[in-house]
Amino acid sequence: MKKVVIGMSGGVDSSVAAILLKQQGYEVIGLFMRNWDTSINGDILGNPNLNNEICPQEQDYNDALAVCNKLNIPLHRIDFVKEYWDNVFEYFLEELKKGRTPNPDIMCNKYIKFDYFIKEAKRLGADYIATGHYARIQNGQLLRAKDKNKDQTYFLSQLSQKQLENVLFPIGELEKPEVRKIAEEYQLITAKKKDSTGICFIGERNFKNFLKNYLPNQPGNIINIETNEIVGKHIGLMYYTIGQRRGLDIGGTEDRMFVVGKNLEKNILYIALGEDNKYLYSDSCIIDNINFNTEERPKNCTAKFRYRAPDYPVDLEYLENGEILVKYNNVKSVTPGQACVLYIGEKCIGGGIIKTVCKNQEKLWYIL
RNA sequence: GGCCAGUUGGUGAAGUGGCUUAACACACCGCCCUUUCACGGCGGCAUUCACGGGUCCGAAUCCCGUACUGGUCA
Repeated sequence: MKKVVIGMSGGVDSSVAAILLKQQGYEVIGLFMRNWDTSINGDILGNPNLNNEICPQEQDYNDALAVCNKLNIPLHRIDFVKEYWDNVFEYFLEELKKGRTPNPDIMCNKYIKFDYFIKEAKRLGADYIATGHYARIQNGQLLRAKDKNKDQTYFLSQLSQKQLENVLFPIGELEKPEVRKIAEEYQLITAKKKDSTGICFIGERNFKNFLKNYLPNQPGNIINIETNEIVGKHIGLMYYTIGQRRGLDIGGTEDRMFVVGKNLEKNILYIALGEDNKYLYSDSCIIDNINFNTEERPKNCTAKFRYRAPDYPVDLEYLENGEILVKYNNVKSVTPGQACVLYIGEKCIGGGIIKTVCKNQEKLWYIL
């Protein structure tokens, strides 16, 4: 009997994934990860759970345990608090300091879930590892989930071919409502549990307050890029991302105001009025940290520039230094630090991290 | 100092006697959406119109006074 170690988060998706694996005849072993420690990591400001009688993590563990007991599978538990901090959180903070908008969950998959976790699973004798991700693998190729609304391949785009070996995504062939239905049929405690959001393993936070625990405020001017007028004050460039509207605290304008860029040296946040303002759009970008999970190197394909954003057709130009120039028609709010994830139809072939944003073959001067 | 204009929510502002239980936009807040940050959707948000008095059945809207603010003349 083949052994599968499945990452149990305490949510519905991994619960149902475990059921499916059992049905498929695997020997299933649960492994619960704990990667964030509120007190060790100084996660105080903006933390809504400080006064809770039981912290969400322990609740998640209890839920995972209840599910495992019901399914009659063992549950192990492991701490990667230090590994998470060193590999994911430090990267996250460094990127923010540069004014970029990192995606910690992508790095969490790359370094924690599909690295440290795999090593631990192997220690437990795993032939395969599994998670409750909405994604599929066919012949070693990462594919979008059947449920296009929940597809999470965006977050898996930095995984190598090797990391995807012996990985199972049991719920990738299901729609979310089906997953919940199965959980209900088995009367799992997680059946109606709300989907988790916020940074993986950390949870929903007031982002500004959360960051104040780690990065000091650096107030500066907000400038309307079209008129050069100072229209307000920001509290630190790291708190804002390109395309953001809320949180600027500036009213009285006829149109909505969006963040279009930043100048790190001068500590300026640039904004423009109107959701279709030209300053929000670009027509190409350079991406680095390239990862492909296939041998294919297409000249054109489609790309997502943010999670849940639409797919845009793109042309790829492979640069000598290993970076890729991604050319597209006109896309709004392409943001340095975010992932550009490449798809050929259903296949998610990899991607990179957005480094420079351009228009008319020139780097946009106002975006970092 | 004289004359004139203005003072409406967090902001910009509609509204000049009953149809205003004060429009709209932006901001803000809440909910929804969402394993990043965001975007987006829905909803809430001035018992009150600088203050005091008066006219009228009825005033943010008319009159008088006070306080500010802008313009202008000397």
